[in-house]
Amino acid sequence: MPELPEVETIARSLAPLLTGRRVRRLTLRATRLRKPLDSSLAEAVYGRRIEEVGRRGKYLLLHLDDGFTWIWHMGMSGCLVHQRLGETQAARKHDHVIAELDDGGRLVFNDPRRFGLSLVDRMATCGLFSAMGPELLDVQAFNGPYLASWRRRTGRNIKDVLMDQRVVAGLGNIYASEILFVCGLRPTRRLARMSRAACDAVVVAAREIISEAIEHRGTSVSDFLDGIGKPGGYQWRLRVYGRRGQACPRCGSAIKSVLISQRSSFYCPRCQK
DNA sequence: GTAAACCTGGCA
DNA sequence: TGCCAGGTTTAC
Repeated sequence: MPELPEVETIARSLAPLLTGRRVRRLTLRATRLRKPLDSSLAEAVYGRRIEEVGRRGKYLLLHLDDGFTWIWHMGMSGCLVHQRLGETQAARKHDHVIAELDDGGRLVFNDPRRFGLSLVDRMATCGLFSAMGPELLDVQAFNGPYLASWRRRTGRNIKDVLMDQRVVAGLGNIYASEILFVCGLRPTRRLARMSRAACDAVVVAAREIISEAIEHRGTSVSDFLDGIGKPGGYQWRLRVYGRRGQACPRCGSAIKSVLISQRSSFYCPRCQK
């Protein structure tokens, strides 16, 4: 579920509901997500006011009034949903973290696979972000020359490189496939063998696809929901992801898939060179 | 580099 | 029953 457009969608839907709210109580119903959850989390957020809702790469950020940030990662299957006073419901299976707010609303983290993450840290010193690459939509930082500069440093294929959070933050398996379709490059293509113009084309396609996906509020393949429990709409616009054997939207050839770094990558054998 | 690990659920 | 799934880390 949660690549950049999905996390951005969650952040935008939660911002008006969480900004200015204080955390009144925290309930942990699982002992560990990707890392152990302990009572220090409750101590860190108790009584704190949420000043701002943000995002960095695939991480959702709740900036608190003491300079710390409540950092969330959705893993593969996590959803962070706000329930208003009156629509609160009994805890469901896989509701792992429940925060009660000062207006009677609740913030509930549900994650069947428990690959998610919830912790409090300072952004400036948090190791999760120290090696993270630029934001994909930051034109000053993520551009053709920047991507081309990685050609010296890696002989990897372009699909791997795009999904490397140290190169650019926010891309995962769905959008990497979509971007490479739009710019006509095979996912197996080595970055080192790409021209400067090809690097430019990848960046342009990335901005286009990600902007479009944010406009459509992300992709719900099976279970993605935004901060108010509403699915995204971009799954209807996917060009190649998950469409093995179906017709390429451009030329009609059958979409193929290939395993790259243990992940399925989808491409059109005719349109992508 | 590549595989396996962490987890559950859905589908063939 | 086995395989696959939006991610990341850790171990050969």
